[in-house]
Amino acid sequence: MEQTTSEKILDIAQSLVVAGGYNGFSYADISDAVGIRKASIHHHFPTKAELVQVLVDRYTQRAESGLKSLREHVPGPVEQLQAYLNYWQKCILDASEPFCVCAMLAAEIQMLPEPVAAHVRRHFENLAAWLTSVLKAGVEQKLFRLARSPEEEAQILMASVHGAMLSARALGDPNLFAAIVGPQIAKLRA
Amino acid sequence: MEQTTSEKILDIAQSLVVAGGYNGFSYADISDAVGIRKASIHHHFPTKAELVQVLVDRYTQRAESGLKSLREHVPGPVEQLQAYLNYWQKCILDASEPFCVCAMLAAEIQMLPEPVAAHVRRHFENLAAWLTSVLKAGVEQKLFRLARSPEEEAQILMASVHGAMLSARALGDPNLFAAIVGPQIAKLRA
DNA sequence: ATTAAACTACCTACTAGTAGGAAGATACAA
DNA sequence: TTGTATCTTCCTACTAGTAGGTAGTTTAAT
Repeated sequence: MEQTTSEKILDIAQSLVVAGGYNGFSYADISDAVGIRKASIHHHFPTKAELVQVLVDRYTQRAESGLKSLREHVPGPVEQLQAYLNYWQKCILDASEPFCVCAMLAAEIQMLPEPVAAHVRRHFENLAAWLTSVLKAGVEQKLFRLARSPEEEAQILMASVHGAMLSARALGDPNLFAAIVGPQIAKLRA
Repeated sequence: MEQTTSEKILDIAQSLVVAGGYNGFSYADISDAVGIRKASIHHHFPTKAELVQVLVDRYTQRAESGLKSLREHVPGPVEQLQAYLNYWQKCILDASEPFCVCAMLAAEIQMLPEPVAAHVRRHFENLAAWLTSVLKAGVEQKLFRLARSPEEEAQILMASVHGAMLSARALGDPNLFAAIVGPQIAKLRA
């Protein structure tokens, strides 16, 4: 076996959350997709809240280590930012992950179990912090010229990314993501 | 009577959709809030799909006439744009409508009944068209200087608005909306 | 012998939706 | 003006199906 049942469950659950949010899927849906009985899923994840909590935790950890390795292995701030956006562009174009799990859950954050909501909030904070640090580095190297503080520009950029995902989804046009986000980074260049 | 039962149902349903999306509420929730039996709601709206369809239709019509009257009654393009953003800023700050109904539904558009999805899509198109026409007028009057075409800048602006709503909600900070969207219009000024 | 992981079978609560009837208002003809 | 038919709105009572979750058992590997 190359993938544990728990991982299969989490993968399926994640794609279901991306498609329809917290209330958009059931244990029965996972059961069908994984090929396991409903009760067996409860063996791995006693409650739905716990399942989604683990799912979001895994997601944020992966995101954080992914962003960290971009900062370490990609040469300059401009390229780091571009690599981040390329990642999403690819995910959206090939429909492998057409929406951010945390963005989806953020929309319904009022209805989420508190621990899940807290994880979602933290992902937004982490992403904003990462963008801020990349922008700061870019300013120091005179690669970016910002109209506002790095913190503000990071918030603007993050909002653009999420908004672009939403527009691409709403209008059924995957290319819209790059069309929206591309010009936004161009505007930051010195 | 100053508000019909149907309108009450639609109002409640709308606030429930804004809070938790299509799958985030039930007829029982509406029943509790309106003070009417579940079956009576089915008298006014036979199915949930029809209810949400009417709800979205009402929403898009109101939005369209609201935007239209902004163009007619507010002096210049800059002020029209600002008035649109002020409207949302107010809705978010006083929590009267902390998220756009169609943005919420767009996130789960894959799971929506087709007629509802079509209405949501059209709202995005209408809003983009309105923003485009405002930007065009602003360029003609030399009030805006755009880096890209009005169509592209309109898409960017719309995405910023939706992304800003999401960030404000995710981070629980209503002021974040204006902090994100404000600088975006400033950048368009000539 | 233990333990993890799967199963069958079930529970309660809730889902959207239906059937049929009661109360009241409106219309209209005798 | 009364009787009656109709329409609207809401009700009680119900259905079939699905939700998340539990109890107890089998299977199989350690």
